[in-house]
Amino acid sequence: MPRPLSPEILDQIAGRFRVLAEPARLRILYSLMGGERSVTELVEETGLSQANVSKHLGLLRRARFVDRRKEGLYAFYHVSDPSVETLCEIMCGRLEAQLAEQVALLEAVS
Amino acid sequence: MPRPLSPEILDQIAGRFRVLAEPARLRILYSLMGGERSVTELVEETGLSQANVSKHLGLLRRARFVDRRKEGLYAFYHVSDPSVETLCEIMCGRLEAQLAEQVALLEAVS
DNA sequence: CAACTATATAAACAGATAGTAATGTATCGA
DNA sequence: TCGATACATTACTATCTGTTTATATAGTTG
Repeated sequence: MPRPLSPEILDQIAGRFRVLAEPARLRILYSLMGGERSVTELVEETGLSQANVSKHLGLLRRARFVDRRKEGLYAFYHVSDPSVETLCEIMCGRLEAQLAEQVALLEAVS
Repeated sequence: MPRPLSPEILDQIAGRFRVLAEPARLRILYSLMGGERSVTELVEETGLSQANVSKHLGLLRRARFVDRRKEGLYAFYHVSDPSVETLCEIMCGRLEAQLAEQVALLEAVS
């Protein structure tokens, strides 16, 4: 039973989905799920360029998916939205279910 | 505790998020949450053009979020992925939480 | 202060995609 | 068979955005 959703709300929801709709940002989030990371550490773990990582982090932070703690020269980021992991798990679960479906179909043929 | 996610899996998850990252498609999905709809009905309810709706429905169907039942001249679509509603609710819930946070901050100032 | 490091930002380019207009395809009724 | 209807598809354009390169900012160390 969905509650009434105005076009403005749908725009905002779509915007939040869009932030997660990028492999690079999911890679960053996935690293951050292992705990707090500096930008340099994220660059190493993801293989992305420093400018690129900073830009993605800015987006993720503006969307409130992550937050930042500055310490001297470093900036440490961490996931601030507990729903991120749930969202990814749901998506991943559906992928698995669909894959299993495909396999079942193929086996039914043979 | 996230399970290990390969870059390929992350690409696929991102792709699925991208399908939901569009206000027009969320509008369509939201209509379909009210039950099965023909393309024409969706055009009326969403205010989008027929070509546009058909295109979005094609995408949603390829991503297995919706499925189609053809009956004579008509094509009836319905949500085939129960997780869609959950995903949207989580996103919507976060929006509300953040809005409440903003309000609390503003009140703390005054 | 000067050199160095970590991060952020700006400009520019390339690739992706939403929307439209036009056309195609299939089904129904006269 | 002809016209009309419902839907799908194609070609095209405009817009958006991810990436890179270069530069700016700010903290640290000598």
